[in-house]
Amino acid sequence: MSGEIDAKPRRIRNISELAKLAGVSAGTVSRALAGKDLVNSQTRERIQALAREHGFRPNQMASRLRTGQTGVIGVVIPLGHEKKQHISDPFFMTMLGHLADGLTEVGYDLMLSRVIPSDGDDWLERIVDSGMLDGVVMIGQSDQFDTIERTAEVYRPLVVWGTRRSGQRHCVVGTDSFVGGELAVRHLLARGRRKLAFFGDTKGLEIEQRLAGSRSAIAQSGTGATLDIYPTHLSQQEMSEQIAADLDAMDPAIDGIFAASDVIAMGTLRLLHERGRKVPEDVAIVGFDDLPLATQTVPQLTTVRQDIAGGARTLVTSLLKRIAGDEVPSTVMTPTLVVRESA
Amino acid sequence: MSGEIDAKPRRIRNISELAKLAGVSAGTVSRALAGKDLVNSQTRERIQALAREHGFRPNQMASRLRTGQTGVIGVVIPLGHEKKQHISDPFFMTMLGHLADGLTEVGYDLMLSRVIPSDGDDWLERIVDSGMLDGVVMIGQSDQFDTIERTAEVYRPLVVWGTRRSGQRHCVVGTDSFVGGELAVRHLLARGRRKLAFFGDTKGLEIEQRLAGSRSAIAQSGTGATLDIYPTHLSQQEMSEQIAADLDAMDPAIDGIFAASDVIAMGTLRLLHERGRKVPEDVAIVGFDDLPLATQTVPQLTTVRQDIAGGARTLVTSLLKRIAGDEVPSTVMTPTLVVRESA
DNA sequence: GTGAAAGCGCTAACAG
DNA sequence: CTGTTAGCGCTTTCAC
Repeated sequence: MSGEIDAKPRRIRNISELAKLAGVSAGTVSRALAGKDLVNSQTRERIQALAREHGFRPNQMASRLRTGQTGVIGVVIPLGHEKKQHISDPFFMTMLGHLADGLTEVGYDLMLSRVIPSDGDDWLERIVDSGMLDGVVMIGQSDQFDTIERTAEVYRPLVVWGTRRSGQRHCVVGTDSFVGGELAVRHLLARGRRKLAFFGDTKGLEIEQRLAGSRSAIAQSGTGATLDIYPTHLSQQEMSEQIAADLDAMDPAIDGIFAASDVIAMGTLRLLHERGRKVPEDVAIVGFDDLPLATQTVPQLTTVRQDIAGGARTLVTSLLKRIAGDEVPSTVMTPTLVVRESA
Repeated sequence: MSGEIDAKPRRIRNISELAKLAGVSAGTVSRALAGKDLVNSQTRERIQALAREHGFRPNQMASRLRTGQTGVIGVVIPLGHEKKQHISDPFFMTMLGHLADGLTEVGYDLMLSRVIPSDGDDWLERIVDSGMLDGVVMIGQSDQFDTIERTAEVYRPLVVWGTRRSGQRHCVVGTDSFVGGELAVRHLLARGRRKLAFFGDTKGLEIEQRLAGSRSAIAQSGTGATLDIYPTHLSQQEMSEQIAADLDAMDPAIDGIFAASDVIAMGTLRLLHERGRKVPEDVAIVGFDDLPLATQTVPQLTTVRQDIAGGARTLVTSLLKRIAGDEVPSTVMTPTLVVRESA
């Protein structure tokens, strides 16, 4: 194995100490360790062996300062309009997981920033100007559209998961939330539901569009169906309490709920069950996202699917292109309806 | 807000450009921007204003190289014995969220590494020697006990979430899995269950101890209860398929299941429901972790609670102490049983 | 209170 | 193929 743990003189601290030991110059060591072929393969291997033996690895900080490449991508999760929302929100995490897969695959490290923008309006500038990052991907726009727009003006390697507004400058990849909303409500209507409710925090850009799509679907249907709006909180705890209260207060004739996320849908499912109301018989529920947990609920969730893995891949490739200096358009993906058991 | 976007000459690239602009030396700018009081408050404010106006921020990479402090903590998730396990595993994510809270609060950034140790046995050394980190916290030991032990020998600022073995060197904080296993099985026995099953991947150190605790509880009880072992996979997809197959194949007389994690329990709950078996009437289920989702299932999960938030806090404070050079003992937390509906 | 100068550890011309 | 040199951008003595 890594063996021979003897009374080594002392740890090698840098490239020139190793150079001295090897009887060569620092430059040569640098080249050898980088695996460059401009160096005699004999000495290269000798130096590499020496480095391994002494457990020496070049200081990345120095290397990165020198080359101007950090090898690090910042991943920022803006907890804009709701401070208590936890970073462990399943959607964020699923997206983060896929981003980590994609980014590490191409050799980048991830630097995580959990941002509460209320700390000031220069939070994004601070991140991109830190000199620590080759690029930034934001998971969600929260209510920070203007800040993002302003930063994107001067900082190219930035991509954002979220919704595209006409005329916007920053590069987003996301799902067409309006269409998603239509899909959900049309399905509810097709199931014969006419007294609908919308559960979601409309302060978020995407959620607002899901609601707009819902309204449009109702208008187009000519069914005269109604839609009541119930804003939810984003933190698990508050969300549950809010939904419970809403469920108790709302019109008992409500027979269809469009939850703006699977997490909301899941909580609603359970709270309905507690109240003895059957899903989908008494009230049908459609979620949004199609997170892995959508298949683990009882009943399984009917939901509007966003291709999160695909979105993450697109975020990564778009970012890489922008780092390389290319211009990249935004990507709007079309959601699909996944019909399971809840509606 | 940040206003006056005029034809600014060109962006300020570094501290000396700003110095020239301000008619002072680089040193003074550095001191001013760092808010040091060794500098005339007049000039300090003048320089700060100038920096703000030009949107200049000192390069962190350089600063950190110079000071030898990176301000970054590495968070590593070892996906040791099961490659397909996704970083979005709810336990990891919950822990990560709490770590992010605690670390950002004291001014550290997080660098995320998702590691598949099979890539070589020096993955931890590579991370630790990168020169990019002030410290490292690992979420879980996976099957990498020896590697961790070896690294901890020479690298002090390392703390690990996991299980403590007698005589180990590295600093862990975790829950007593053996006791947790006892708790779970005792509860099942107290509910009159005698034909038990254990669902979990015993290759992980912690899971192995949960199983050992289970066996011990049965032996102590003198009930003559039985315990069948069903190894599960760690990836959501494979786990579901595996559990489904196990459920179909297993002794129909099984009346109690101890799932080694809430995620496993949740999947089992649904699969049981699909097969028309009632929980807890036909078969009782106890989970492990007490993740937020444990309260969102139908029925709600009875589970062995780990204090994840408290654990994260302890990980952070232990790490900070070790960074400061202090010696810190491991922490073993005692799990508690949370009785809800599933058992 | 401020400037000058040295240097953190590494890499990349440029010679030879 | 290898050594020398000159920084990357910042911080920090040490003088003044």
